[in-house]
Amino acid sequence: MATIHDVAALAGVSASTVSRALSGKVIVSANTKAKVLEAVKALNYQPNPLAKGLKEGSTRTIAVIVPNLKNLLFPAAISGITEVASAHGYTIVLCSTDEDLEKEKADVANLVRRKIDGFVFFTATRKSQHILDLVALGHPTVLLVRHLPEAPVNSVSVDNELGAYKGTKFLVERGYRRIALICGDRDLVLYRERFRGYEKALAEEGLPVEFALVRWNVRGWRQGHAAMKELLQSDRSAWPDAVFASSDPKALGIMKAIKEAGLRIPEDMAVMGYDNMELGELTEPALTTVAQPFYKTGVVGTERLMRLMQSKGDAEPEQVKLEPTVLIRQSVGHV
Amino acid sequence: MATIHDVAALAGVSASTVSRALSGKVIVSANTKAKVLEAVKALNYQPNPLAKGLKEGSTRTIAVIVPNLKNLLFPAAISGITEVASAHGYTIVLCSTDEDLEKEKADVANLVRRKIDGFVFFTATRKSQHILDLVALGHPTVLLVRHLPEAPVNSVSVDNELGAYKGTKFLVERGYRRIALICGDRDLVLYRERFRGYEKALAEEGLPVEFALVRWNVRGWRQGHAAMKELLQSDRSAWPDAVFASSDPKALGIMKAIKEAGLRIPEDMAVMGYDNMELGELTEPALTTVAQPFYKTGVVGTERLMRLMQSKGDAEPEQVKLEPTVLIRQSVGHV
DNA sequence: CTGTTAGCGCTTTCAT
DNA sequence: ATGAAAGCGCTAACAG
Repeated sequence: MATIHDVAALAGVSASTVSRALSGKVIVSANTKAKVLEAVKALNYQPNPLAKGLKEGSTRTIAVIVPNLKNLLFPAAISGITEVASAHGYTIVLCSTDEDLEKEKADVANLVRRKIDGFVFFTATRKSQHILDLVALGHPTVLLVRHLPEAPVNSVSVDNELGAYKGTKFLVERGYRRIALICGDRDLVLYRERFRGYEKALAEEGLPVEFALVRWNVRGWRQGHAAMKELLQSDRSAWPDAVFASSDPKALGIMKAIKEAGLRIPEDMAVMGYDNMELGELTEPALTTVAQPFYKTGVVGTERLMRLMQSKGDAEPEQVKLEPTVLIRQSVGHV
Repeated sequence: MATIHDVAALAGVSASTVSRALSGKVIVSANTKAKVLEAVKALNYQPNPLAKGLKEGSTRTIAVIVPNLKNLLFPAAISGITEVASAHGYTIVLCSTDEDLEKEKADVANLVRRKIDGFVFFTATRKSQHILDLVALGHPTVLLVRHLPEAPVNSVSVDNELGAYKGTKFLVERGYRRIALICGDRDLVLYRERFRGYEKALAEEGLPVEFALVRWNVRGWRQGHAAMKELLQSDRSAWPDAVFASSDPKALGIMKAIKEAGLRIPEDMAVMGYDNMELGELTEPALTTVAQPFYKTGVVGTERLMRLMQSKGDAEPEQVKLEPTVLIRQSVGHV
């Protein structure tokens, strides 16, 4: 592997001249620049990023920290991140933490030592003190999807309150009155916000939030299935006429439970999902759901990060919210 | 951030002694070692990986190259990789290529410059000359899932021929005689091997391969759906009594088409999938499928890689095949 | 505009 | 057993 000295020797100049010719930040005579470029090509010279990183304390690399890779939202957003990062000449290192906070802290410490220039977290929770520390130390950071409303950290998320509001509103406008909410982890801001949107839409129509129709901490399709089965064990008069799931897998589990009870969707009970995963279109009936612009989240967040890394941390934190939309398919009808 | 010199100063020794005390490879007096360790703790010293990497030409990092993150097999295998890599003190950098060969080549070149110690590829195809080059240059490399049978490269894959053989055999034993195969990209060794397993199982029973019942280059649930619809347009007498899909999403699309045609599964037509994705259990009826040990693939492959990196490339390449199993659920009955 | 020098933080001879 | 010195490959003063 050729070094900068090999290039310098071949071009008949000093190493620093090569460095300058290549950086473009300093003026070099057109003549020598041409010679250098020629030598670079001849030797197929490629700068050693480790040496550069050691010298400069930066590596043109950003880290993306995700809780897992099972949820399709991450790949979607990661595509957006990759898109922007590549365009700016940045490399990405991806860390999947498996929802393990200690592992995440260790990973981040490791990344800092490796002079990673910027951080994108999908894992923010109220327990994420290490992220706040990172920000306080001046490391450019942006939060995606999950955000920390109180903290002075840049974030790009999809407006959860608005999404749940739109979804609930849609159900109400279609004539549904007893709308159940099968919701995720109450510890996550995201789900609390969705609850607020649900509440707000009901309130606008003068409908009460019936706590018997709200289920918290339901994860994945199995628990969705179980929660719905339980709901259907109550007296028929207490049943909802529509069920809003806070994620598509839950919605699928719910649909399964409804069908198993011998009920028709949407005639007997409507189902609305959240997330728009690919297979939602394949179910019988196809799932009406709240779609979120995850790719765009990745793009917008990474653009923000690029600006942060340039402006060396003076910019005011910004909390961007993108707008979700209701994707109308067949699992919601008209009353 | 404390450097080795800070530690040396505090411990009252030279930097080289600190280096030695920490490496463990050289004998240091118990006394000085204790002093060094104390200073390390006091300053919370952590070696700079860039400096270390620059000096040693290695970074205790392995790269994992995947074609995408949408297929759940990757997360499963990546968990296995992470498990083993962490246990050995290795960091992982994950590259998603989006199936773009040029991007992959560029990424790999970049990783080599960064002194990545080992490579795990999920992306091997007959066009992967860059992988062979990498191996020829002595970079420890292992191929996962997709392999190159002819090339002298370590690989761990799941036996595709055996999986398809087992699946087809199962259908035959249940009494099915006209078994369609909806298969993936013919360019991928993986699918050609599955075809061979299908062929072999049929041959053993003296059944012919009917080419009208075999479809190639079908990708994703939509194309599976379309392919099945087309198949059902033929004369009823030409219909299969069972359909073997080379992936679960395809199987779901196929089930949808069968149901849309007013047929019952498995009474009128059986469906067998391949991959065992999580949602397969949720379909109506639950999908019988060939399950592959992807987590184990990651574990075994990474253990192999660890050995390769230690033995500096002398070991003979090994092509390991893991065994898939038929997961019996409801989409296949008895004739 | 360009060469010389020093140094990023670490390991590894070579002495002692 | 330990210290001094050199060098991994690069960039950024500092001279000229």
